[in-house]
Amino acid sequence: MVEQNLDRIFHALADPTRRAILDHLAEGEATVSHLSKPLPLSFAAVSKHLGVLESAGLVTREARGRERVCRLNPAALKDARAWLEFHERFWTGRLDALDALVGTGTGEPGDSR
Amino acid sequence: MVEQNLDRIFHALADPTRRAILDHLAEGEATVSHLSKPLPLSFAAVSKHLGVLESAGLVTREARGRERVCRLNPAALKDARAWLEFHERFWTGRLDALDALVGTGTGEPGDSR
DNA sequence: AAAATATTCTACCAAACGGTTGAACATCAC
DNA sequence: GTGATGTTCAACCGTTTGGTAGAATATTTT
Repeated sequence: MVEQNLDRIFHALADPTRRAILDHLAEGEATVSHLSKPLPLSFAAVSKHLGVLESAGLVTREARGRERVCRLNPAALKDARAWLEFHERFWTGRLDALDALVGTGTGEPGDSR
Repeated sequence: MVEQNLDRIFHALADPTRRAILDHLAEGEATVSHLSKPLPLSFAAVSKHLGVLESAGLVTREARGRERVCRLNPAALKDARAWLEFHERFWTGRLDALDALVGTGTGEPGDSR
């Protein structure tokens, strides 16, 4: 079921700190301590955020010695992007169709939207 | 500031009930009671969900008599879709670049960041 | 006016979230 | 082994979330 995936991905993306972590990670892999350095948060808090990102599939953590190396997983964005793209297109199409109906039908200028 | 917008939009999309409401709404405008009929929720709960969607800009509510007519606002998806699209592309590009570096450069698989 | 309908508002509750702190664990350096 | 470092875990705290139920408000119907 993709639904739960979407739940987790959208939830993970809904936090600015987590988006900042993702942006940081876009410049290359990084350890947890490296990621937490520029953030006004405790170490543990960043680790928690990474847990959320990881369970959404957006980030992978790999042990390397005593460090954990975090990397992006762009594929995980695909589901979310696909959902948005489809719905944006579908909604717009629907509204256009309604507009067309209204336009050719009543021709009332004070119509909605 | 687009950041808070993204917060609200992604948060609104992170709930399956709200996504179901959006899907329902994609087939045309509907009143709150109409939307809540197929859902296993109280009336007030649906109204709350609509509040979340509305404050994210995804839905507009307009009073018509004693009813409230809800409609989609596809434009609100644009920010979120743009964020996702850009990052997916950027991340993939970055990873490709790293792959290229590793491939043509040292060739050492276990090198540090 | 009175009753029914559509919606919101106001508590209220349990669960989840985002954060902190300190203990625990694993690994590296000496 | 001892100690420092990197990370997670567990417990706690205040706030938000998602839900309920019932009162309040506005509108339509009778």
